Amino acid sequence: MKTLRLTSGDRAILLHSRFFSRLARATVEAILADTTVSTHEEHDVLFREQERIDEVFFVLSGLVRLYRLGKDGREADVAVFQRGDMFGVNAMFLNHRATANAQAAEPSIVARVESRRLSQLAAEETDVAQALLEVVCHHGKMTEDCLADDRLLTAPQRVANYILSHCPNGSETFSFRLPFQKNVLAGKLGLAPEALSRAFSMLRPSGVVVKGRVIEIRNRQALEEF
Amino acid sequence: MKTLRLTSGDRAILLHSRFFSRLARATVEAILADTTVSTHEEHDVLFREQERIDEVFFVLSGLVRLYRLGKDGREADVAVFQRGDMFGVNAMFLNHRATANAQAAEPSIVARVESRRLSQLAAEETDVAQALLEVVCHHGKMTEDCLADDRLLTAPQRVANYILSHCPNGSETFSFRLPFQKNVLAGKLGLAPEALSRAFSMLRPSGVVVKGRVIEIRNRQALEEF
DNA sequence: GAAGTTGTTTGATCAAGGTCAATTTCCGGC
DNA sequence: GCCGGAAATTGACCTTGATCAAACAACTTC
Repeated sequence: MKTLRLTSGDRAILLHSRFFSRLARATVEAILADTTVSTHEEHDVLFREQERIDEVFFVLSGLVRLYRLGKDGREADVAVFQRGDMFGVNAMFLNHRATANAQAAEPSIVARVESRRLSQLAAEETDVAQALLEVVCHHGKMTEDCLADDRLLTAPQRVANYILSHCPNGSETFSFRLPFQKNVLAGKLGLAPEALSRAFSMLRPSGVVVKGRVIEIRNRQALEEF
Repeated sequence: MKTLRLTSGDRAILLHSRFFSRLARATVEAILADTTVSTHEEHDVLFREQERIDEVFFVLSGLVRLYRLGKDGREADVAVFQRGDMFGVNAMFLNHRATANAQAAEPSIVARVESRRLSQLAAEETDVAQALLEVVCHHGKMTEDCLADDRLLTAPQRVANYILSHCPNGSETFSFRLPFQKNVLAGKLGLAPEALSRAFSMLRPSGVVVKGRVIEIRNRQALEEF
């Protein structure tokens, strides 16, 4: 892990993020005043479950996954964060304890902000507290969506939903490129990689064609009815 | 649904809740100034997924479950709230849209606070915003715990964990009474009621004895090793 | 272009849990 | 204590997805 400073490109990414986008420029500058940047190889662990963490994190590039470990060594992803996403913020309000392990799923660059600084600013400005609440509620909704999908849907249905969530409205046919490896998508959807492959195969008759990372949909309605 | 005012007993329940317990008395009074109370029969729906809600809710007695509906009519619980618990608060920060359906799982009494009032107070006092953040992060952790448990553990393991979380530290044998019907616990653990029954049966050799709602544990260590 | 490595797909098998039905147990009212 | 209704348990069967293995495809390095 190397420690650097923010570039102007990094700043632009952060300014467009969910957390920063609604904050006044002066507030943003105050938060980012001592931000550090770290680079991580794939598989690097940023923090572990139950560990004390005193920073909040933003993905500047790459991919970070949060996962829990079972007693048998198995891992279950509970969230995946891409460029611009904030993570680790809930620890500020949970006795500074991480609720999961964080690992770079690809080579990644991560910005870190001291949570003490963020707390002080949140105590001084309600906009900061409000922005934190929005991020934390958004994360909560994502987790709740996963839980409900796991409990209500089959693997092909979950994959169909994922595909449809990436489809522009009104398009009957479309294609998009997965922003990460298929085994990362499998983890995100709570599936083994083999099960994800099988799910894509089951969707083939409904017009889904897989070409490496590119997913092509030829019949949106068939997918919606899956 | 009948609409009433808070009793002093209701106030006591609220004052001990996670949200109110850290707030100054004057702040609490300001929040509770126009609180209403509603009573609900079992199966009453308080709000539906995607519905606009302009209140936050507290359980004064009974039980409220949040659930999502599948296309086939099946339901998946995503949270269960007991006396003192706050719920529906995340909607304040998610465009006032409920993320799940809320239903009384038993005859219940629920306090309602206008979320506009709460927003104003949160904007004026950082303690209120901080208390909201703690509640929302706690809810998020509960959901993440469920997701991880579903993905990592078998049904008997989930039941064993639930039992152990209700066991006083240091007790080798103990018993407790479930605060709700077994079918509610099944929903909470993401199981069909039959699967819960089977899980209890599988735990019998590990010293778990079920007598109606009373669960008796005869060998804590066996349970921990399950 | 070849070789090696990693990621993905497919096959076979098995375990876990859902579903439906029948039976038993528990609980509340009288 | 009895009775009726609801909840819970148990049995049988089926579906889904995990696991392990083998084969194939894609990507990177030389």
